[in-house]
Amino acid sequence: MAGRDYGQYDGVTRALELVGERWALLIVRDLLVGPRRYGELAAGLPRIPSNVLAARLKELQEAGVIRRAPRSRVIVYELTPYGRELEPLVLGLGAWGFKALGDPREEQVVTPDAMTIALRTAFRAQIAASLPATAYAARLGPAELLIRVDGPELDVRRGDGPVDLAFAAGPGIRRLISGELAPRLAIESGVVEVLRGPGELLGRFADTFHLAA
Amino acid sequence: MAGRDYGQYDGVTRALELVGERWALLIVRDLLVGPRRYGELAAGLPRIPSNVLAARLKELQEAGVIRRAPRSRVIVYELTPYGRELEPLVLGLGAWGFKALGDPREEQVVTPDAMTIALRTAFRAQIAASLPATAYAARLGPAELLIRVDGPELDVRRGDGPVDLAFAAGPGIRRLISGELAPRLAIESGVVEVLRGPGELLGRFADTFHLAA
DNA sequence: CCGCATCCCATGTGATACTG
DNA sequence: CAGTATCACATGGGATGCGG
Repeated sequence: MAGRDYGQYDGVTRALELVGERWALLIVRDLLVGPRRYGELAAGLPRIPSNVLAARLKELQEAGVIRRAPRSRVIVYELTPYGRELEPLVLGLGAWGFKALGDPREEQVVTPDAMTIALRTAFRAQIAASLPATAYAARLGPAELLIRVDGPELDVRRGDGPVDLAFAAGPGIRRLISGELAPRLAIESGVVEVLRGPGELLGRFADTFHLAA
Repeated sequence: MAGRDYGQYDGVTRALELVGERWALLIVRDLLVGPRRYGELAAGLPRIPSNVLAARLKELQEAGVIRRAPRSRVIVYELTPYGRELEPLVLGLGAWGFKALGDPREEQVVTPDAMTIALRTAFRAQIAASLPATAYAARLGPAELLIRVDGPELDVRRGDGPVDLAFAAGPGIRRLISGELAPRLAIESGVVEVLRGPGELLGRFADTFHLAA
């Protein structure tokens, strides 16, 4: 059984019993990006103790949120359909928490999966639909992401490749996403460093990915 | 400071730092119904230890989610605008958890605030808009609720009063809301007991409040 | 009496070490 | 690589105390 119960009978309480334990929703967040092996999850959650990761994986399985799947000799964890229904909730949490994001503390880490979800959170499909298909390569701290926008579709994966615009940015990119910092200024101030391609495309990026602060 | 941090820099993590601690979202849930005094919160969360309630209230304040407000000699806690932005998330959690709600265990309690939020979760405004304004009095376990639906507007408050339909129900009402149990059968089987008014109105109720299972 | 604070103990968490 | 085992410690749970 998952987390200790609250002694109440209602949907919110039930949900918290299933995914309200510490670390649980961060595991779900990473699995929303794709199936992951135990070690990959551990790498994406650097500060989770291995025993807690093992416990959560067990609980989430019993809750019907994730499942162990054998994939050609290795085990991966993946969301069940019921677990995947958490996507709008996780994205909503991300949008809500984004507004309270200050500057990163020294100890804080940026992981590829977290950034992928952040991009999905900020993605404005209806805006993107009216823009030309564009591919970006973004180096966000230690995360290298290949971002392809095609109409209202978004595809984010790890790695680099041939793209229309490649750029690197630190945490200051938050202010670009929130609209506090104009694309031009982001480049001029060095918050965003254009590696390849025309810098003007950063404007399109900022139009495509936006979250109010 | 709120809960211990996870060492990551992203919106989901930030959100969980602010409202991810045990009991925190249940406090938010109850405050979504209206401002509450300390004792009212404690009554609505029967199993929360007083020290934990006090700690959470302090943390949620520092997180900017709630605020203490003096109301004519007494202190009430209420959501800040930022805290109120959690409403869709809490309702979403409720809808998600509803699907995993089995039958209540012996120890589990039903509180008025939790039921109020459950009704908001299940409310279908667009359906209600096409139905005549209706008032219901529902006795759900120990919770007595006065439910007024007027077009796309829903108002739920405690107490009884003059209504079109008054009924009492046990936890079996879950199956009415999920559509597993037809209104007629609910009455015939005794799951719902009509106290006043025409039983046919229970059909309208079931149309207005619905959550897929 | 309401709004907490204190105390004590059970349990969950965190860091590290260890094993199949 | 994929977990288990161990142990110190922080937090949660329950009862009780107490000042305004």
